[in-house]
Amino acid sequence: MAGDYKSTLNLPSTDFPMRANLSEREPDQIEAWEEQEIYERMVEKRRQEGADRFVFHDGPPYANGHLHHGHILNKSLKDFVVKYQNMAGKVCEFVPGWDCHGLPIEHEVDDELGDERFEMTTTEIRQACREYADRFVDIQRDEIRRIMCFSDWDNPYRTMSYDYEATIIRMLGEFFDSGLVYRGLKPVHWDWDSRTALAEAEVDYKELRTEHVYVTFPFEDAPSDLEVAAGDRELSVVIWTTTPWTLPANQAIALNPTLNYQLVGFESGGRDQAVVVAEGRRDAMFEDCDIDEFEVLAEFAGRELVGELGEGKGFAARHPWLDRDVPLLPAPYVTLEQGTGCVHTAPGHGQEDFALGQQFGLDVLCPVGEDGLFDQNFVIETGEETVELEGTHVLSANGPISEALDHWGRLLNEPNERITIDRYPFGWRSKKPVIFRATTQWFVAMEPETVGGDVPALREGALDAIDDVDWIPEWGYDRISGMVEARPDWCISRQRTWGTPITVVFCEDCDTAVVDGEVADYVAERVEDHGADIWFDWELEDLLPDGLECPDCGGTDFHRETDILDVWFDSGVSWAAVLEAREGVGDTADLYLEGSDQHRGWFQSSLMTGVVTRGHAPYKTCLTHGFVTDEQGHKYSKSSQNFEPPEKMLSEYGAEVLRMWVASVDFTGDVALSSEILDRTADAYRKVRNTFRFMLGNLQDFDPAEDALDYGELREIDRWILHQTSEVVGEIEQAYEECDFKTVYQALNEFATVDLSNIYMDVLKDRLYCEPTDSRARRSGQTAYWRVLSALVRAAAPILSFTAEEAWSHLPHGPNAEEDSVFLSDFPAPPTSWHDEELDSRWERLLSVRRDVQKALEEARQGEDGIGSSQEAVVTVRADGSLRELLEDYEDRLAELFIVSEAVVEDGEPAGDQRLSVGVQPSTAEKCPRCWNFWVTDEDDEICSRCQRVVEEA
RNA sequence: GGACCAGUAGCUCAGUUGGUUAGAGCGCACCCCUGAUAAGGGUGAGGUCGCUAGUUCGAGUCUAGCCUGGUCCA
Repeated sequence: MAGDYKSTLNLPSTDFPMRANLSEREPDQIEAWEEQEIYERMVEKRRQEGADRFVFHDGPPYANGHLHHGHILNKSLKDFVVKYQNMAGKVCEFVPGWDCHGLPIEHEVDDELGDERFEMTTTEIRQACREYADRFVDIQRDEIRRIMCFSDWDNPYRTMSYDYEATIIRMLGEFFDSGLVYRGLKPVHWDWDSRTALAEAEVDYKELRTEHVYVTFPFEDAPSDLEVAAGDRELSVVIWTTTPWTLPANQAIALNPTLNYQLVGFESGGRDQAVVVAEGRRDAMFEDCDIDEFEVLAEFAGRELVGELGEGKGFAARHPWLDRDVPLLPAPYVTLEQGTGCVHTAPGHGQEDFALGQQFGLDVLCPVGEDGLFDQNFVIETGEETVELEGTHVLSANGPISEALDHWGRLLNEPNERITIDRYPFGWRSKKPVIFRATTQWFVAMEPETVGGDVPALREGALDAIDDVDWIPEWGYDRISGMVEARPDWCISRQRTWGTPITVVFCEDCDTAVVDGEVADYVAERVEDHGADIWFDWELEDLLPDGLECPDCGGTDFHRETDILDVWFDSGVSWAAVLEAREGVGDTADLYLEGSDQHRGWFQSSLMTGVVTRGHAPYKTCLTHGFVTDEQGHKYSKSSQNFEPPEKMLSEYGAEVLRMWVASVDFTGDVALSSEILDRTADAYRKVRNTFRFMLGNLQDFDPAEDALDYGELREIDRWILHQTSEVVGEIEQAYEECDFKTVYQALNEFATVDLSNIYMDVLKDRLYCEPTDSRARRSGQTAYWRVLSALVRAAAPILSFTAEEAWSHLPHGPNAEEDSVFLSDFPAPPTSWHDEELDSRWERLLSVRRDVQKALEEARQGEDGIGSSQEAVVTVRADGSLRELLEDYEDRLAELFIVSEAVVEDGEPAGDQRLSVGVQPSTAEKCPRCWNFWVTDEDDEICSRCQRVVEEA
């Protein structure tokens, strides 16, 4: 029976398992890589070759919490780059980093410590933070290793390590010397109960019921046509506020130049009034103030009072009770959502107010102490009584102020009237309503005018530096330019514990701040050995250079600044701490690769530090990716549980499939992740894996040294697949160069599926199985398999690291290529001889005929005396012109290509007006039990003559 | 509310300077094979190109507005 002949065939056989069992086997592979130091050897190999560097710098994730989907995306992309660049012949080291200082860790530690923290010193709390960060660096490091990233895992950079802290302080010193650092006031969320500044993350928004007032500010200087329109009425601008206590700090009134305003006349408090109000808020205001009758006296655009944006001040009003002129200023943020379209502006008590104030040089007045009590006296005399505000809590001052305004006839609504505010900030620990209060902070000036003297123009310099960077995708340029153009001065100080100290001291005698790079360097030298804690621990004399004198009064007694640096400064100097100080590779990376949120974050802080200290950006290219969303494009949310956790995905699919997913998507926008998506990715993975496996199975008896044929000896279809391989490898290489990994994925997938599985490997089965083991026909096919697989495995390795390494270990290697890891091999470079355009165009036509034949075979399968296997069929083709010539040239190879028992090119015209017609008949011959072709024509023969020959020769 | 980005088959992606019936792979359906077998081959069905206007002889592609989602601000 047929079974007898199976043993005479060369059927594929390999230990390379069909099922990858990724989640179980990946950890072993990771361990093997690390034991054999493959990453280190990969880089070292290139270094010894004297290869060019590709300087790639890791942006530090925050050392808090576990691996999430965004890390998988970011770190996988980076790993593709590291592996590709090294395989492609560059020295590309990768030092992983972590951002370790900062509020989130301080909060976590506060929670862990509980009340204990009140008995601890600054240094003890900092030590607890340090331990916490250390713990999470280890946790995240292990979790990132699990996704098979190559990296200098034993020597990561951490922004809290002593040498890093020293670099931060040295860089701060360079900032000091640049002259751009200054001390100024800035309103922050202030918790008067705990007497501390709060970060945005430390406030909760809740409802608050509070007084609100409509207040008229009489004109000091009004346009004459308004005066005419007002006639005898009292002419004023009306503002609305829910924080009457901020009125003593009022410095301006903001109007939107593009909105329409009106002068309306009415009677209130027994007086004839003419007030300016936005047309779109007029009716709402009169309703609030219970005024039924009014007349419109004039209409005009806001710009009539305030000019255009970017121009100078407009007309002026008077403060309702203080001796102060209040300019009218243009502001784009004024809307018709609430209020009067004329916005009370107190730079000491609001962030927009502050920004506007900076723009127009207003005083930042803040008459409020850290306990929330007025610390300046504003006497409110109403004739009947005198209220002194000094010592009054600001939140208790609302009532008296509104009553006084009413008494003076400056209030349009009822005194003490209250409304509910939906979102008012409360301290998350104190649960008390917080206030905005101007506090002293350290800034970096974006404009030289802010600090005066001979200092660089930071904003201009940064914008120039942005021009020199390659932004991918291109809109990154617009995004960061827009942000840098509009950003306020960089506030680098925080009133916190866990961070790098701002190494400034103040003169005890005259309170002058010593902002000096030499002092910073002196401190940094000691921090290098002892850590930044010494700023809080050591005696000041041990921290300062001998003989330090106050530059102003010559005093020698100082006290130290206790503010710490914004953590963006920490990570913003990573290029100096890692590239420059540690690796000695200069101050500019070839590539930064981070999420698009970093246009405001790390890209920008690094840009600032680079521009201030080196005059250029610390990167040549900035590549951004989007965020991970669910299938509907929604972001991850804890409450809706729209994601499987990473560890579950890892155990279900394996890191390899997740990496393949990362490679498959267009990461320049947001990327969707779901179980269907991963199922499809796993399908694609299996296809590639089985393609590798099938080729390996057919190479089991192939020794390249003995059996490989020269290119010129190869069969034509074998040369065709080499041509295809050189094309696809070229496409893939180009795609890697551009970090266009989805093209790598698509090309790899389609090549494995179509060119290899559907066509080449199917056609080659007969030759590899049935021809003599050592025949040139068979060795030709094996040579092609070997070449193709070797190239493909290496081209896939940066992404499919596990599978490529596994396949590499099963692949027979030539005498000169005994690398023990695919990552020590070179990225494939197909010889130019493989490229044969002419051959390809012939075969493209033949393959198109093959598709028509397959359609005809399918019809025959559905027909009455239907065939099953294509080998049961005999195919006849008719064609015209050049196609006919081609088919005649290849007639003896058409059966092989179509995988049928016989193919004949018939004389005559094709049916109808087609270029080609195909006929299919069942073969009249018998099936050969060895090769399954219907080739047995002699009743006496058991097997076909080809197989007889093969079996006899064996 | 502002700046920037995205939206093409169930999924992941192509779609050149506007130009015939919008492509690929996967998945799906049906069929074949059982010598790649928790594999392999073949055929086929799937699309109001987010929506609405407009420019044009002609729009997935250009313009405006809107919707949905995202990032960063406010």
